[in-house]
Amino acid sequence: MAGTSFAEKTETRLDNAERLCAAHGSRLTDLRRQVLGLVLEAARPVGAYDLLDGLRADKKGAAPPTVYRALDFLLEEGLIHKIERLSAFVGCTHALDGSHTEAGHPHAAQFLICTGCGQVTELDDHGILHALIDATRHIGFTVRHSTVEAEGLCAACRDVATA
Amino acid sequence: MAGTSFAEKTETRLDNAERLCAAHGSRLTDLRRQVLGLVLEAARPVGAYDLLDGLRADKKGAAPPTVYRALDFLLEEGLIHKIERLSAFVGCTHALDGSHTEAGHPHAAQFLICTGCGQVTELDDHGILHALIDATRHIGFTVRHSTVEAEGLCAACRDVATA
DNA sequence: CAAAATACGTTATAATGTAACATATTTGAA
DNA sequence: TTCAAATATGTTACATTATAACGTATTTTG
Repeated sequence: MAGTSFAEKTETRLDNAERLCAAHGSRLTDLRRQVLGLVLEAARPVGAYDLLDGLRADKKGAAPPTVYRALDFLLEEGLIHKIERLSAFVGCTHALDGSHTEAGHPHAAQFLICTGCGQVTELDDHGILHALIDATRHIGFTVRHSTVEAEGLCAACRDVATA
Repeated sequence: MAGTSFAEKTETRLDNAERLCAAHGSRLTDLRRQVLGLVLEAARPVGAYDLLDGLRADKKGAAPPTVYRALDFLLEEGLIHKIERLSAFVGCTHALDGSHTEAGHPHAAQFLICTGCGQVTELDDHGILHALIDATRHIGFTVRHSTVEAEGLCAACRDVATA
């Protein structure tokens, strides 16, 4: 058990993640737990190579595939999301913080990227998903997965800009 | 005037693009026209390096910045879109085919990516955009630009899969 | 325990994108 | 028209993101 130790809040979420994995019959190994921890501790979306640097505090020679494999696993389990516009990763608040005992399987997910402070907020708005499904249904397209990312200003940064 | 020559339909769209640029006070140079032509002739989203290969038919030593600069221009003018999930580019049907005499400025744009055939369909559905704006308004987030990409199966590919 | 499956280590390289500076072309004002 | 400024392109080098391929270790299961 190597393991950077994380803040208590993070450990709680990691324990949640571990339960979700167990429920799926998959394993949140030490390595995966550590990568997830690094994602969760970041205030903002983190790139794979930043995570790699973080890992190397523990495991000196770590190489890209180590991180990417862990990320692939976490994505599959729905424990993190990838922000495509940033090539970066965030924890899934829905799966990790919610009182959702059910699996972290694909859910409506939208991301609000503040260009002021860099913070990303996750929404789980069904209205958006339904609007998308409605719009696609009549042309016969079946949505399997959707990416919705909005760039703009969060309330705090907008106020600063207007001041 | 070097110039791969393109199909007639493409030339028509390129002429449309040229008019739109003129209306903006910007210039669709030969190079930019050629890159846009290559995007339009592709049946599917094209990567920057595929475009580079296309360019090299004409201009042997062409280098990445040449393509990326042209792409940046075309994106700014709203003549093409980037599909983030694919790191690839498509022509903007709204700007190039529509009878829209107005500028190719940011508009509602959603992309349906068929994982069967690779084709991408552009929607311009206001319902989706409004759902997004509604969902963000009450938390004080101001949307400046949005990326909506759905993966799934188009009607044709779904029928094949079900057969 | 042994075989199979799963996870991880390691090396090398592919694919995507940009910084920085030089040259050429176009525009616009004197 | 001519030259200065702005814009566009050429060129070299490199940064960033991601994966292929193969070997080893660990875990699971019969």
